[in-house]
Amino acid sequence: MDTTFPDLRQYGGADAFLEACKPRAILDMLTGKWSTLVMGALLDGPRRFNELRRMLDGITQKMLSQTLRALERDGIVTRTVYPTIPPRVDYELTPLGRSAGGLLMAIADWSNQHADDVFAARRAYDERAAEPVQPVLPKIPI
Amino acid sequence: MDTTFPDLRQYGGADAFLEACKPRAILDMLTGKWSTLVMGALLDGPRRFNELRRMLDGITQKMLSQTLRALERDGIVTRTVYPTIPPRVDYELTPLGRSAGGLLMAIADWSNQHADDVFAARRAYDERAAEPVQPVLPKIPI
DNA sequence: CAGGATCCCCCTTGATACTG
DNA sequence: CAGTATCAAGGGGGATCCTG
Repeated sequence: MDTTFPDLRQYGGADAFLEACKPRAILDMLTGKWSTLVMGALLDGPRRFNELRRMLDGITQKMLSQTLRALERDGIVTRTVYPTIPPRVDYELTPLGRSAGGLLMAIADWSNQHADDVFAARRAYDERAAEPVQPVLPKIPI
Repeated sequence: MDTTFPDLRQYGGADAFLEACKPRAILDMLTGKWSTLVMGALLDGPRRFNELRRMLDGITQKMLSQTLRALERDGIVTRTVYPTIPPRVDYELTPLGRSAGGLLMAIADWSNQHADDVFAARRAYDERAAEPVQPVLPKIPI
């Protein structure tokens, strides 16, 4: 095995990402279609509900409030209600949320470095799949 | 805004994770229920199909072959067919795949450091939700 | 303004059976 | 051994309507 890359086995290999384990839960937390976008929208500071809705063009109220509730539950954002009329609610990243932003940064970093490779591999694979079927090799008896 | 954490805005904030953008595609690639497990199972070297199936207890043939095909398409694993009888197929991580393993490592790292905070926040939130409803504050006219 | 409640659809996952 | 094909189920996500 080449040693160009760090030995990941210290993290437990496949076991490190079993459904019941923590990295899986974290991955699921970041995985929602909108979670990353909401966190990204909060990087500059607190935002109000409809402010977020405008920033995340295309999100529905349901998904926005659902995503915000999940992030609040996970300690990623705080929800501050001002008992004014009309009501005002601010959402803001917690320190933990900003730390999670660092994780997103790592993903974006990796993506900047390797996404093109992935897409190139994808194109190559799809082209190969479009080619005519290769003739069957003569069977070699054991 | 505190500067304890790196400024993520250089990555484009929410825009950096829009559906059409690359980090989103990479996240989706890692996100599949079995992708991380398969990659983890391949860290030690090449594996055969049924070998992986045994390692990933609970995975169905369908999901395993589906996951492997997706990873092959993305250039994460290679598929090597030996035209013997019975047939033998080896799957192995590519350099790109091992690099992606580094990304998983970053996630596992963050998880080791912060997952407990997330779970604690989650418990606290759920307990608050179980409490009796707070009395409604008297409305303060504008 | 900030959501809650509903209905619905599609896509992923799973179970089962069959094949080269 | 290494898959593919088919069918059934469940949940995430979206559209819409309603409320304090």
